[in-house]
Amino acid sequence: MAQDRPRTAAKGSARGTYAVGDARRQKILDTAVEHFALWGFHASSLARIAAACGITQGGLLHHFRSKEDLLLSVLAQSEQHDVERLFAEPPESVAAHFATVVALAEDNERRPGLVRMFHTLVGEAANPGHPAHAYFRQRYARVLDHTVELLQAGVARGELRPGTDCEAAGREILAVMDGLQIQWVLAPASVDMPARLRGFLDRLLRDLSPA
Amino acid sequence: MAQDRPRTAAKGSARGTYAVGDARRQKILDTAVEHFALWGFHASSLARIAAACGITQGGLLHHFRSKEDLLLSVLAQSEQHDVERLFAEPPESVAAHFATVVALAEDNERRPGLVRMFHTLVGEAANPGHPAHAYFRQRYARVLDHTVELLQAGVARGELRPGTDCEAAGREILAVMDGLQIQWVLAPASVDMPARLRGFLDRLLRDLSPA
DNA sequence: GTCTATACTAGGATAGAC
DNA sequence: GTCTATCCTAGTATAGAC
Repeated sequence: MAQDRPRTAAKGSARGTYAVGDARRQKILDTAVEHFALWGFHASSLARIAAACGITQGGLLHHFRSKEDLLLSVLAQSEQHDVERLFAEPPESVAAHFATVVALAEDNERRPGLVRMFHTLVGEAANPGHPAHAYFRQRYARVLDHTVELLQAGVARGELRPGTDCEAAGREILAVMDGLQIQWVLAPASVDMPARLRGFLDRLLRDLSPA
Repeated sequence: MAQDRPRTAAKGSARGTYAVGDARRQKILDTAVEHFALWGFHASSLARIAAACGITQGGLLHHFRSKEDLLLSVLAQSEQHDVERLFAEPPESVAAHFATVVALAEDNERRPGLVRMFHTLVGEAANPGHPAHAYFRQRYARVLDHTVELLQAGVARGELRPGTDCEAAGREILAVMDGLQIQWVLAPASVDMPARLRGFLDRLLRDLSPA
């Protein structure tokens, strides 16, 4: 579990209920992203993460009571970036939502660390005993549900053909996003994620549109 | 590198250049697949793999000179299953090739261990320092090349629309396969991989067919 | 071919000083 | 809040006996 400080309380204002002294805490989180991205959870080492922050392992464990706590804190923070963007505003149309998805892929190209981290962790987390297993199961279920709901709303509005299999389409969309990320992580220069995604989504929308 | 024994020589015949005594070696390989599937490479332990085979770590290292050797041997063996099937016969048509891809997904549903292993390892192997990094880069490049060639042949035969972006289509197909596997590994009961894949490929073929 | 024993390295977590 | 010191566990690989 993440440390229980009144952090989220001071959302909007620059001066909140907590002092700015947690720059160190944030630095640890950022460094952890880099390390988890490169080595995953198991092969990452608290001592190395700490050293990269200029402190010792003992110092790090003052901020996060265990390695697992650090991992879950990292995931909780990173979630906001992705999910808040997709979940925030109910889009006006399916096309608008697809545009958001492409924009997210463009974002991702600019932060390879996060993409690599999720790619690496989702591999490890396939094991039910992995500390992030539950997180990833929930994350996938939630993103899928949300996508399916948006597609169903599109059907209701007449943008999509009646009888569209929204779950199938939603799973396809998630699959293409993830699959392209794999290819991109293995060979970044050779994959244009946003372009491929846009191509796929445009075709999908055309295919699902009423005749 | 894999151990250098004259193994591939005795391909067709039941009695080859080597005795059948390597049942132990095969058992180690099979056990390693299970372990790599659950824990990946780093978190797997030679001692536990050995114990699951009824021998000690020292005994295991008689067959494979290092943990890395074991991993690469496992990958080399598993490759045959997947790739020989896809690469063997040049298909008569794009539709025939797509049917083979769906059949491969059906196979995969029956051997969750291999799917989980590849899923887990491809995550870890994102790190250039990982012993399987080169293997996965090559594997992806080769499968993509092969797919693109088949699609181009389809264009040449007039099955697909002239001007088709075969690389884009090939990457989409790989992405959907991989992405569905992620969803399946996280929640096997809720994903029908072959059905989703067939749906996608049917639509793709329809979209790419000449008007 | 398999065993036991051991050398070596490394990681997570705790305790207590400053 | 950070450090040093320490405990404990675990893993790879080697050497040599049987």
